[in-house]
Amino acid sequence: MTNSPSSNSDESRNFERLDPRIQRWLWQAGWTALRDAQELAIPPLLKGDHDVIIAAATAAGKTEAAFLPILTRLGQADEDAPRLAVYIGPLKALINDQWQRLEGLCEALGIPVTPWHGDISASHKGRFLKRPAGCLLITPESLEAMLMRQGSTAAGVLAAADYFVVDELHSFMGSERGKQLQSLLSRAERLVGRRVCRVGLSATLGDMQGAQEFLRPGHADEVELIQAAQGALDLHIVVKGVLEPAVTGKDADEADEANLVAKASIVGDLYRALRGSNNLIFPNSRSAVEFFADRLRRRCEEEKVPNEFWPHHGNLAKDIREQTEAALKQKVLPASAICTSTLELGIDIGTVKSVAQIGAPPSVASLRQRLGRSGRRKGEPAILRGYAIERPLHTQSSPTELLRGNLLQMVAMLRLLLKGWYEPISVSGLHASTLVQQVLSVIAQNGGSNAGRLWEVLCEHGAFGGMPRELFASLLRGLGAKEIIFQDATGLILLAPKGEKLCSHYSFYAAFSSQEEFRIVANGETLGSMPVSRPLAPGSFVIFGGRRWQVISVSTEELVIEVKPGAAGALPNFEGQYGAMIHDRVRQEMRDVLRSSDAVPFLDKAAAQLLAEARQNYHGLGLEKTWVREAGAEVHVFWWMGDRINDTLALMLQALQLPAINHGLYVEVRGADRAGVREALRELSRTPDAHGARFAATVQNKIREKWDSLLADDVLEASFVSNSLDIEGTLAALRVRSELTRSKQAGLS
DNA sequence: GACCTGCTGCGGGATG
Repeated sequence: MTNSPSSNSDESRNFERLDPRIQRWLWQAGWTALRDAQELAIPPLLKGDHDVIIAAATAAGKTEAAFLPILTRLGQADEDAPRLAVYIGPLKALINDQWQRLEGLCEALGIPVTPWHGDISASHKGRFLKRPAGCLLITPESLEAMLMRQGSTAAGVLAAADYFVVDELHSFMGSERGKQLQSLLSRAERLVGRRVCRVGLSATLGDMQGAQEFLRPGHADEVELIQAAQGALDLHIVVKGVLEPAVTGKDADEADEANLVAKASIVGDLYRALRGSNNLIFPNSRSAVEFFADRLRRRCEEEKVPNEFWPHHGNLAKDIREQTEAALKQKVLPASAICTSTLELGIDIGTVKSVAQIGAPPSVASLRQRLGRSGRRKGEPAILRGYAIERPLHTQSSPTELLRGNLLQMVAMLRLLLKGWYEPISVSGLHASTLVQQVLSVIAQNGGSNAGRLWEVLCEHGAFGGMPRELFASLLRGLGAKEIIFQDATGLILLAPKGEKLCSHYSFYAAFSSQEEFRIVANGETLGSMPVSRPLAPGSFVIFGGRRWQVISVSTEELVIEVKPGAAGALPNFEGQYGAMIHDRVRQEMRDVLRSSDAVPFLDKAAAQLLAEARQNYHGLGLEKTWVREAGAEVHVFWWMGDRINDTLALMLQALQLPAINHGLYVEVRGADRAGVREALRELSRTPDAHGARFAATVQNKIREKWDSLLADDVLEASFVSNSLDIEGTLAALRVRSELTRSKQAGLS
C-alpha cells in the first residue's frame, strides 16, 4: 500500500476531521496549513484499523502527522474508559523533546502525557500505573522492564492501548535492539489479546519495503506507506585530495607523523573556510574528533579570537555535549561542532551552513543523513566539503594505496548519493542472543513457563519466526546446561539462581552489550568516559573534550580517572567495533569509477590527480583483464563485493586450508598460486551446501552479541552464520564469476 | 577496519 502526496480538494476536509480543540490550538499556534504527510495520515490513523509508516525528512513534522489524528481519537474516548497511545523512542533526549512538543496540545484536550525512561522518577511512573491512559513515551528497555516487573498486571496497564508509535524506525532496523522491539510489540499485543495499530516514523532512506516488513513481520503489504514529497536536493560538493609527506622507511612513528601533517593542513583549511558560520565536521572516529577539536580550539586561541569549535561524541559527559548543542542553537555567535554520528539523527540543533566529511563516510545512508543537516533554509544549497587523505606511492605500496582507496570510496559514495541510492538494511538473522533475553524475560514475566508456550509466544507467533524448532529446543537445553533455567517435574521451566541473578540486575533490559568504562573527572566534574580495556597511567597526558589534561590518579576500584589541566596531550584510544561494512553496490561503483575515464566534476586539482593515478594503476595491475591476480607469494581476488561477502569468501577459503584476509578492495589468499586459487574458487562455486557449518567451524570466536556466551554450540554457530555471513550471496557471486570466465574462455578458443 | 543507544528496586538520609 502506498500513498503519494497530491493537492486534492480533500485537504480542508481532512483538517476538519481533527478534534475542534486541536484545530483551534493549531490556529492559535500560527499554523497556516498542514504538510503533505500530516494531511495524508489523518484518514488511516483516525480509523486505526491498519498499520502505517510515515516517511519524511527530519523536521518535516512526522510527530504531528501521527499525533494529530491519534489525539483526536483519544479525545473522543469515554471519560470512564480512557484510551492509550504508546510512543517508543530510541533516545531519552528525544522522548524529553517530544514530551515538550506534545504537552501543550495534550493539555488543551485534557489528555495526560507520561515520559517513562531511566531518568524519570518512580513516583511519576507510579502515577501513570494508577491510571494508565493518554500518551506514554517510553524506550524499548523501559518497556521490557515494565513487562517483566509488572508481570501479570502488565496486561491491565496496556489493555487500553490503541496505537504503538515507533519513532526513528530506521535506527532500530537490523540491530539487536530492533529485534527486541519487534518481540516487545508482539508480546504486548498478545497481552492485550488483539492486533494494535502500529505506526512507524522514519526518514526517507533505503528501501521502504524493508521498513514495512520490519514494522509488521510477514504482513508488509498491509502496512500503508505515506511518503512526503521531497524537493530535489540542491548540492554543492567539493572533494579535496590531501597527500601525506613522503617517509623514508617503514617506521610506524614516522608514518603517524606524516598523517598528522596531512591532518594539520586540513585544520588550516577548516579554520579558514568555516569560521563565522555554523557547520558540522565529521571525522569518523571519537579519537579524530578529539584531535580536530583540540587543534581548532588552540588555533582560535593563537589568533586571539573567541573559540567557535566544539566537540561532540558518545563518550563525552552530557554537560559537555549539551554545551556544544547550545553553542549551535544560539544565534549570537557562530559555532561549528566536530562530531561522530551523535549529531546525525534526532536532536534539534538548528540548521548549519555546510558539512565537512574527513575521510570516506561509513555508508551512503549516513552521508545522506549528515548532508540533511545543511541547506535547510529555502534557496540555500547543502554544502559538502570532503577531504581524502592518501599516501605518496612507492614500490612497496599496497593495492589499496595504489587505487587510492579512501578517495575512491568517497567518490563512489557521492555518485551513488547523487543517483538517489542508499543501502537497504538487512533484517534477517536468527538473533539467538536476543532470543535468550526474551526467553528469560517471558519466564520472569509469568513466574515460569513451558517449552511449548515459549516456542509459540516468541517464535511461532512472535518476532523470532526464522528460528527452527530443533534449534530452539537446543537453545533451551543449553540454558539448562549452563544452570540459567531448570525444568521441574511437571515440565514447568523456571529461573535457576544464576538466571534469577541475571534477570534481577538492571543491566538485563538492554539487548545490546556495552563495556565497562572509567569515568574521567576534573576538579569534581565528570568530563566523560573511557573503556576499561585502555587504561591511562598516572602522570600521562590525554586530550579529552577538546582540551589537554594530565592524569593525577587512576582508581580501578571505583573506575575513576582523575585529571588536571595539562600542557601536552595524546589522543585517547577508544576501542572500535568491527568496522564499517561496505555494501556490494558501493564496491561495484568504485570499480566503475576506475574503469571510466570521465572527469569527476566535484574534485579539486589534487584529488583529480590522485584519481588519475588510481585509474592508471587499475590498468597497470591488469584488473581490467583479470580478477584473480598474483602478487609475489600472495594471490589477490578483486571481485568488487561488499564486506559481508568478502568475509564469507575468506572463511570459505580457510575451510579449504587456504589462509585468506579481507582487505576491503580485495581478498588476499596465501598458500597457493593463481591456478590453485582459481581451482579453489571453482570448487566452491560447485558447492551445493548453503548450510555453512563447515565454513563457520574455522572461526575461533563467534561471540558477538550480549548473550551469545549462554548459547549451545550449534545455536551459536547457526546464529553467527545467519547474522554475520552471506553464504548464498557468496556462492551466487562465485557462480556468476565462473560462468563469465567459462564463456570468455569459450569465446577465445 | 565507523559510530550510537539503555537500565530497577531498595535503603538510608534529608526535608516538609
